[in-house]
Order: sequence, then structure tokens, then C-alpha cells
Amino acid sequence: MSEQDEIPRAAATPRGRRKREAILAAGLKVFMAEGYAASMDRVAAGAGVAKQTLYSHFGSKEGLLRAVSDRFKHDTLRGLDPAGDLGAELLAFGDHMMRKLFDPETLGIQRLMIAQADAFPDLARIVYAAGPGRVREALVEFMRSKVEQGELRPVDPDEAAEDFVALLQGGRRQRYLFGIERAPDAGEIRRMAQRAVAVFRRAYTVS
Amino acid sequence: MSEQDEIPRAAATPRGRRKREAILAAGLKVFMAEGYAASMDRVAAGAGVAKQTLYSHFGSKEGLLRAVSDRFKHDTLRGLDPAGDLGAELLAFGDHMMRKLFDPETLGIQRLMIAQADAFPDLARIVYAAGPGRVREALVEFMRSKVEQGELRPVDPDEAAEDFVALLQGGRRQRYLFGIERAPDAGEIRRMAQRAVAVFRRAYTVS
DNA sequence: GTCTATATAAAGATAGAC
DNA sequence: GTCTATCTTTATATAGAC
Repeated sequence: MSEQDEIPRAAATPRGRRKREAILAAGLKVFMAEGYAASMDRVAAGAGVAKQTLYSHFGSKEGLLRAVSDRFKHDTLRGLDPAGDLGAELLAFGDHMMRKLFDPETLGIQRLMIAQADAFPDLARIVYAAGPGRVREALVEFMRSKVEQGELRPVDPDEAAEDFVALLQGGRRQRYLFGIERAPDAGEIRRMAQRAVAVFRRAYTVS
Repeated sequence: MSEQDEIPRAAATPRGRRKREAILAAGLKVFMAEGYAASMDRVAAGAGVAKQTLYSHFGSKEGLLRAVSDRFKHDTLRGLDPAGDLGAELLAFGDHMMRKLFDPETLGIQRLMIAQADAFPDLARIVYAAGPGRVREALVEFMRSKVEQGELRPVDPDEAAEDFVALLQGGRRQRYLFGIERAPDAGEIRRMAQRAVAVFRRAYTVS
């Protein structure tokens, strides 16, 4: 009923909270870099903390992973204005979304969760829902409005949202996951978003 | 100059070759299921072989991973006929591609390579090139022909190929990677391919 | 709650017999 | 070339002092 209850609560004091934060940050960083196979020793070293402190706070390696994943639940996302211009809204949203999706931190946590999807399905769900899932959700409502307003053909808003996200990411993101291409810079992202909007409009607006 | 040269060659005798095959099969299976963190003991047990035999053939854990990955280099892919009907060719190709991409074995090896992309960039490259990379390559030439024939608008064939693949996979494949949705069955794949072709034609054919 | 030091198990890799 | 038995290192997790 109080603020938050982790399994073992070791964050009552201010110093405890600082250590806890340091561990979480180090845990994210180390897991992202080396995967879940990374050792607890490394996490402790990264946080500048004794290994036992780490166990006091999170109980086990799995507990730490869960705490790290939970952080992503609270990520927020730019909204869409159903009254705004179709192309402009999609462009701004697409641009914002791509920046998130190609962020190195997003890459790291998603690689981690994809690798551990069988071992920790619930965590994979959390990370997906906080990232691509949230993106899709936000788009569906917008598409529905635009269909009702007659700007888009009378299509399933779900499919329209799905296709727009697909066009945005293109193959580039897949290659980014595989480490084959680096992340696009701001200019490239802009151009990718513009292209996606153009293709989407051709396919989906009334002609 | 002979057939094949692995680092340590232990496959001279027929029995040796059988063991080698068994190890490769078990290696793929175990790595796919548990990731690269899986133990060599498990691989040996899966192959019904002593651990030392495994080391005789592949030298190290990394050596085994490389041998397992190399297998995927030889995967083949359905071709496209530039003289064929645009929609029919894309549909057949898309259908075939999706069956491969949603195959559990493809899922396993790709998850593995995404997770190990930083540790073994060359292997990630191999697996990507054998899967999505090959798909894209095959499509680019087809798109170029169709642009020259005037069936498609005068666009960059590379971008057209990229977009078609993106539309095909949609968000479904991403969710599949995260373990959130199961693989689509034959009927669903068919419908997904049909939808992708329809959207692609709207966006890319001359009107 | 945090540290140092340690228990215990499991990993990758090898020695030596056949 | 393949097995059994073993070496060595490193992992997760814990005991006990402050």
C-alpha cells in the first residue's frame, strides 16, 4: 500500500536508494553490453558496490533483470492530434518514434529481451509493450479518426497503423538489430520518415 | 584445396562424419533453445557424444558456433521471373519468404545472432545475408525490371524492394521475435502476403 | 545496509587410456 | 577418434564482521 514494494526492500535510507539506482543503471548497461550471461561481479563493479549489496536489493540475478526491465514500463510517447494534418502528424510522429527505436539503449534492451524471450516471456512482453506496442496503440486511434473523417480510405485502422510502422522501420531496423548497419542520424531519420509518409499516403489516402 | 577444411579436421572416417553431423544438429538445437550461454555438456549430451569428441571436431565453443552458423550460408531461395505477372510473382515470392522467415529454425538462429551481434559480428552478417539479405537481393532485380517495363512508377528499385519486404513482415514478425505472437499458419501467411501485395501495388504501380 | 571473505556448483577445456 | 576422469576458472549465492 506504500510507495513501492520490491521483493526484498533495502531502499529505506537515502544512501540505500542511491546504491539501488547505481545498481540498476549498471545492470542495464552491463546486461545490454554482454547479455544476460554477464556476471553479477561485473554489475557490482560497474555500480561501484559490493556484490552482497546487490543481492540485498534484488535477491537474485533474475530479480535484478526484472527490476531493470520494469524501468521501461514508464517510458512515454508523443501523441497524435486527430484534428491535425495527416501528413504532418505522421511525419512528426514517425520522426519521434524512429529516434526512440534507433536509440542505442532501446537496441540493447530489445536485443536482451529477444534473446531471453523464452526464459522470461513476461519481461519480453513488458519491453515490447513499452516500445513498438505503444507506438502501434497510439497510431490505431489516429488512423480510425482519419478514416472517419474521410481522409483515409475505409480500411481497418489496425492494418493501416501496422503498415505505417512497417514502412517506417523498413529493413534498416532489422539490419540495425543484427549489427549490420549503424543507427541513422537525425537527417537520415527525417528522410526515412518522409519516404514512409509518402508511400503510406499513396497507398491509403482517397484518390 | 580438397572438399572442406575446418580448423581441426576430425571427419576423415564415416563414423567421424556421422558424429560430426550429430554434434552440429545438437549444437543448433541447443543454442537455439538456450542461447550461446548453453553449456558444452548439454550439446555433447544432445548429440550422444563425449565432450572431448566435440572438442576434437570443433576445437572450442566458438568453433562450434561458427560451424553451426555456416550451415545457413547454403540456404536457397525461390527466384522471381521478371517476365511474369507483377502481382502473381510478388504473391508467390512473398508467400515463400514468409514461410522461411516464420520457420522456428529461422527464429532460433536469428535470435541467437541478434543476441551475439556484438561478440560475433561476422556470424550475424552471415545469418542475415542468408535470410533477409538474400530476400532483398532477389527482389531488387525484379523491381528494376518492372520499373523498366513501365509497370512500376520510376522509383528506386532498392526502396521498392525494401518497402515490399517491410509490408510483408509487418509488425507480426517483430512480435514473433519477442515471443508475443506465435507463427502464422499457412492460411494466415497467405492472407498477409495478399494484403502486402495489394498495399504495395496501390503505392507503386502507375495509375 | 554494506563490506570482505568464502562456500558450492558448474562452466570451458584437457590428459591419458583404448 | 572416442571415451572417462580431471584440471582450472569463474559463476551465483551466502556467512559474518561492522
